[in-house]
Amino acid sequence: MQTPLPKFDSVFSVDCVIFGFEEGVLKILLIERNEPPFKDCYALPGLFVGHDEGIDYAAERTLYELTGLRDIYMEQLYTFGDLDRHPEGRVITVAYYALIRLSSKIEVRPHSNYAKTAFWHPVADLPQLAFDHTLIFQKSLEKIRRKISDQPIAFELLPEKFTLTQLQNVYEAILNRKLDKRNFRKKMLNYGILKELDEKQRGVSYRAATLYKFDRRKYAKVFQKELSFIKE
Amino acid sequence: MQTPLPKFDSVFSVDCVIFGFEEGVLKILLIERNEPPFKDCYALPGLFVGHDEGIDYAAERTLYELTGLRDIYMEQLYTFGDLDRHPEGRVITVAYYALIRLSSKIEVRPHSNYAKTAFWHPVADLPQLAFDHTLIFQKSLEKIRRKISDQPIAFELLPEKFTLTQLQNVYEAILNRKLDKRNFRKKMLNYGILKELDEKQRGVSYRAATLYKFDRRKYAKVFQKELSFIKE
DNA sequence: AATATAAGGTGTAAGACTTACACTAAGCGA
DNA sequence: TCGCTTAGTGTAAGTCTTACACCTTATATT
Repeated sequence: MQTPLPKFDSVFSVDCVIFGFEEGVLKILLIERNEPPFKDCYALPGLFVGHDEGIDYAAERTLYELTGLRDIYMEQLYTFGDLDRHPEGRVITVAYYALIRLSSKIEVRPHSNYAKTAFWHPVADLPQLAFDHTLIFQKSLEKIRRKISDQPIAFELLPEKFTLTQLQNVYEAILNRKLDKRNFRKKMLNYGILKELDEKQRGVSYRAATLYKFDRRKYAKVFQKELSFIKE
Repeated sequence: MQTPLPKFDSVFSVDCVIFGFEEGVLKILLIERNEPPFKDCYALPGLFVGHDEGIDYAAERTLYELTGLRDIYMEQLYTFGDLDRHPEGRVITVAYYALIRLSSKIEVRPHSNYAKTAFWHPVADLPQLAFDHTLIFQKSLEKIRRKISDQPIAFELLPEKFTLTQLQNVYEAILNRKLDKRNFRKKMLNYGILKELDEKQRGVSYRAATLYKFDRRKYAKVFQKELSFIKE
């Protein structure tokens, strides 16, 4: 490598695919741009990475400025660095995905003025997105589809206490297909990572379902086994 | 985002974990640095990304300059962007991993003079590496361990024609454990992605094994099924 | 030619997991 | 109490995984 290092005048950004789940529907958070290029278009929320800022931190900041939330499940997805991905210059972006528990308490509003509005939109019929954001979204959906099959990320989208049907709905929304109820329940309970609570759903006008919690301790054991590559 | 864009004075790099397989041993390509920081230390091969260069291209260039090889299996691994990962400034690096068929014809030699030497080193007892390269290596090994379990990347490390035992050796080297011969062969043949050749191994002083080829066409079908998330 | 050596190549039984499938139970509201 | 809506449950068939040991074949050696 050369010495000394060229000056760092970052044109890196982070972009976040922020998933939420509400009334059986999987959604992501979009913003409406207030600045060229792609002014007035929809886009994934994103920020430039500050000179003195780690990239993970920049992703967390993106999320925080829109939702006020911290300590959210978030993972790096992929880095997009094609020459032509930004019409005005060279911008390399590191994409992240996050899963959050939606609740009416979360109010989304753009904190900086590069975005006019921020809103949840179902993944099923996304509008056209600015830049290569449609590609980024697709890659993130593929990622969580794969991931949900062997890691319990579905819990991140649900409240702390949830019913098995709600959990199944998350799986169905992410995988985009119906699952068999009996098989689903059998399998989930078999994993041994759910704790059945002495508590029922409330406020429903039909038989109330039992509530469950995700048991991180038990999960750690199961996951440990996964990691040891026991399968041939 | 701000307009106009700040000037792009890249301090991005790519770093490559280049895997090869030789005599039953999994190896990666290391270089010995010829420049500070970490002069004389071992490191993963890497380059700065040019202003007018896509990041995938930069990774291919890294590989080409060391080995003279192109069109090699290569995937992006992860992007490392901690503030303190480079002692002399802010350098964000996009890591790639590659799998290559080693053969005596491949002669590795550093093409630029940031590296003194380049050489294959078994992954089992790597020396200390510069920067966060040990971390990058670990992550790449984890990645191919996971990947080998459901995608036939093992073939990329073998010559076009190979025996089942050689294939098993690749799996064993990557997973770092012994596999059962009968079960392994049964499973591989069951996938239906191998083509048995009318040809035997030559030049061995014992019973010659049947040679096989990887059948990309058949694989495409099997893999298609995987992607459709049929599993519950 | 006989023998030793080294890897190639094969089958089966037990257990675990996956899949497909349909009815009764409980709680609420009218 | 009746009707509606969702909760909750079992089984049999098929597939996949695992554990395990011996004969076969080619070459090299005497």
